[in-house]
Amino acid sequence: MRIVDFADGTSMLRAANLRVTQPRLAVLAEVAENPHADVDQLARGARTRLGKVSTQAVYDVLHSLVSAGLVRRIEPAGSPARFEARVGDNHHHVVCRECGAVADVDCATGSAPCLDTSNDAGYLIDEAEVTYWGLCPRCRRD
Amino acid sequence: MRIVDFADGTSMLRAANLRVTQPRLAVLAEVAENPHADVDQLARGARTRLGKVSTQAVYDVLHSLVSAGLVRRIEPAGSPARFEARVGDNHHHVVCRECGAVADVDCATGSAPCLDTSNDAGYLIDEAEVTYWGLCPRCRRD
DNA sequence: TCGCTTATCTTGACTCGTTCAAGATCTCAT
DNA sequence: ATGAGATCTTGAACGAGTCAAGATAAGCGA
Repeated sequence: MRIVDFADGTSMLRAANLRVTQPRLAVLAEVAENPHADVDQLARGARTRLGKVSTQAVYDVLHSLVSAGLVRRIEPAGSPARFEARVGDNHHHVVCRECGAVADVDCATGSAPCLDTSNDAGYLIDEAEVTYWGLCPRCRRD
Repeated sequence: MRIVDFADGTSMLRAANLRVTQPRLAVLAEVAENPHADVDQLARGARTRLGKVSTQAVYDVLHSLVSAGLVRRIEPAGSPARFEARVGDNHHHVVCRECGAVADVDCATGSAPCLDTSNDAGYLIDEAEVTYWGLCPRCRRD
């Protein structure tokens, strides 16, 4: 499990061969502080840090971070894309059917869950993504 | 495993307490014949059957069919919604990273795969959805 | 079989999340 | 310090899906 070191977004970017810019530092910090936030929330957060950033820049930054492997993108059905800084491990997500809240779930069966399919339809599989659906503690009550 | 009986979409609809209409019969048949098709393909298919159906009707029909449990909706990240008539069993999907092709995968671990999470974050989980990512036989070659 | 009620379908506008494109600006290697 | 090129800004555009109002037709009861 790898946790982002806020204090040093700069070195993370450098290590990934990405130019160090204000938008990138801000978005990186926001993603780390707000797991599973969507673009809108991240953009707002980045704006409170910097005063002003274009929405497009936030999209661009997120693309860079994702393809550099610093950030992971998830997209549960019916929800806009969400981002998290927890990368490199094989954890999954629970999504609330009511409110859309997302939480992390460690995989019970190890690091490559359900990856041995008897019938893989001839596909060369490299990832198994598990999404659990249900009710979050809050919506469960109502 | 339950397979749609085309010849008798009518009785399926009746059994589900849905009015039997031309658009519904057409879409139902299309979904059964084209597993994992998206709205666009289904609408086109329905049109070759009926001559003319509004896109909105296709959306409405699919909503009805899905909430009646006659059709299942899946939505892999980055793809429009897709529909299939295979319902009632717990099978999963492989999605090709290149071309987006989708295939069925029977779950290796039985009917409720990976459903025992050690840490469920307090959620009341009722479904575990597994999506495998990789390359389809075709894209694998290129 | 005929109406009547109401679910369903048509049409057309509109939203949301995201991408595209062109030019301005900033990073950082030299 | 400077130039090349990556990154950001602005503004238009797109695809998937929804909303809303009125027209149509399914299927109930008579």
